[in-house]
Amino acid sequence: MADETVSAALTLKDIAREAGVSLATVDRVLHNRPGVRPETVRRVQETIARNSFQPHVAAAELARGRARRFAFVMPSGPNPFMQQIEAYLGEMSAWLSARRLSVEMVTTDVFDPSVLAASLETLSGDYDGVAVVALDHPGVRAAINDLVEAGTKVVTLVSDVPSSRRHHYVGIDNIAAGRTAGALVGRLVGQKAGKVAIVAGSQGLRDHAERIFGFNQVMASEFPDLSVLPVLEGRDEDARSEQLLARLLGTHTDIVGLYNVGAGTQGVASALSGAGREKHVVFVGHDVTALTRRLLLQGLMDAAISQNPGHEARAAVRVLLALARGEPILSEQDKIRIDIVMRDNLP
Amino acid sequence: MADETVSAALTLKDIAREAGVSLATVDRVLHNRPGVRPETVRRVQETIARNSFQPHVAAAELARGRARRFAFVMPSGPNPFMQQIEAYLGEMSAWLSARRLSVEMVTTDVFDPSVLAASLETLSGDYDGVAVVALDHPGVRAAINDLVEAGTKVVTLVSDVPSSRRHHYVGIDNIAAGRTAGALVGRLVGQKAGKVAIVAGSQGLRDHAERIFGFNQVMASEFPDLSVLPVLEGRDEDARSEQLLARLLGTHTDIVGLYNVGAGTQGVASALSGAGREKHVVFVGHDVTALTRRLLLQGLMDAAISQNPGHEARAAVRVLLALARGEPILSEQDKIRIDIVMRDNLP
DNA sequence: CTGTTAGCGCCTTCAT
DNA sequence: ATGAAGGCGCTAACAG
Repeated sequence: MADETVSAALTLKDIAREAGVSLATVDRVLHNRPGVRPETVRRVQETIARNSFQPHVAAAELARGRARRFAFVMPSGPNPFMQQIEAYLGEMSAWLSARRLSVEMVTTDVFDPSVLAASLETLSGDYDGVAVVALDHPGVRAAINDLVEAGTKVVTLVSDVPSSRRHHYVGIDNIAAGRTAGALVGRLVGQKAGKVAIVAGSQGLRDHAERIFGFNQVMASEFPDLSVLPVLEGRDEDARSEQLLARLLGTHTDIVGLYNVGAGTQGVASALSGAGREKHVVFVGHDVTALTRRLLLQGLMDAAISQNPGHEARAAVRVLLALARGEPILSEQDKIRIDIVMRDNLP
Repeated sequence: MADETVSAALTLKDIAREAGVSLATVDRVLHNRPGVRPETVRRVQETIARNSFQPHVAAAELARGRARRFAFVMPSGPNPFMQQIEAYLGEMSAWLSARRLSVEMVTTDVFDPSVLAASLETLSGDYDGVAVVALDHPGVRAAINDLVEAGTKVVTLVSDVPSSRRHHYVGIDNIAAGRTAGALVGRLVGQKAGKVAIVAGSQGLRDHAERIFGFNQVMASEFPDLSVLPVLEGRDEDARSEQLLARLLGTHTDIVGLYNVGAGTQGVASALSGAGREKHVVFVGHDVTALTRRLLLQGLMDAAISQNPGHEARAAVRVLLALARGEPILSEQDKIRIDIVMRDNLP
């Protein structure tokens, strides 16, 4: 009961005393609230900086009282990736409620810009933060900006809208993912020359467009013996993807590589095996579902680039929380790694 | 000012009232503290469960008062991976102090079991949690168990000691990493038959041993045309690795693949180019340093499997904190992804 | 074995 | 423009 040399962390009160003001004033300065003389602001800020004072987040959280509400705006319809995000948010429920956070799922037609924009407008005022899987479109951009304007923290998820004023993007680097796919297709094809097919959902989807861009970059610069055919747009539907690819495989008998940018994997696989070309085409895709898993094990698919829905859900929540608290975003907090899955390292 | 239908989250007080006991008793039950009649325990637990009550972490944190102290026990000497972990902990310092957490670095000779064990024993009682890059050895195992016994939370980092009573392992799945390396070497070699060399630091290092195990699994089952040569142990030193590999390349002129399991990358690369075999050998390694980057760009190295020091540091801190608080570990909290880096997707 | 009580550090009215 | 005071939900003495 002597050794009090261990300096306990400073508190607001210490700063207040040292700056010769009251608790309330320090709090005002800390949060840039109005009603403090510039001179006082300076003095307090100086004291805070000099002591490198960090307010105790737990105390702040407790004192606020109110819970924080977040919304996840996701595509309606049966998308396994989105379902996993939702499932993971469920796993987090105890974690969330222990922090007095709530997250609600809002499903909408994210492929129709006006519907998506309308959904976003609906949310204004009701939530502290919104994570949205968005289409990059002027109407959506405007809706996002309105939310930001209203003080809601906005994070784009999976697919970015960089021209909007969203606070943050959580998801993989899609250009890097496309480049990775290109490198895999090129290297796994080996010395052979021939054509390469690309099946995407739509080039209007920014994530798809970016992946294709990266893929083409690598093809052009590293694999001159491979020529890339025009992109097929299968709208992420199996039937359409299969039909388009089947026709292409019929026309071009020298296709040696195939990049499936989005969903519709079943259709793509069917076209490939339907044409009997599965042994001669290197097939690289994206999602890792039970289907992909089977295709990899069968050797029909050669590699899949995957995101991790759990990581993305978690990162989105963390980033929204940090933004709501006014904390800086740590560089590693939201970096989503690109995973390559092959037959031999299936998780 | 009417709509009070929004059910505010329950508090200890609510549970106490509903169970007909006092705050203190609920708290005792919540933390399995002794001194409560079994019958009462049951009743309180039942009330907690029925309301799925979650104590507010922020309030708990605030009421505890004392800060938490963590230690990272890391290898001494210039290891870039470890330096990055340390750098990242520096980046987190504001985050840490806002939560009244402190983490201290303790460097020691992790390759000498008795020194490492002694270092660990030193820590007992001083820390709430310890993250350790450990050698899997009986003495170390005992030291870890003593720490656990003393109530310290222990997390193994990068390399596990599964037979100890450590609470958690944070790091990549090294067997999966080895399998991935095997799949890459096998696929990138293509149709050629030949031999494959492995250079490791030491098979006594558990992470290295596990990677080699995974690598051999895939080689044996998937690539019968490739035969794996006995493992070279370069002790993670450039000179020794170079010397051993140079001799091997001299003896076996039909080496078509090379797996570098640990460090010593410079030596391995030198041996390869010194023998003029760089164009004919598929070279897959692990760390991603500036050197690896250059080797990849030069095409001397074909792929590198990487961990992310920032992710690992962050995960270790989060897991230690969760353990110290008695929270469950979320499945995604500590899963470290394996990253594959090639020339075309260098970060 | 159980209850009472005084804070933890900050935020938020409400006065001045 | 600034200060005083109460309370957020929990923990930890201390009383009984």
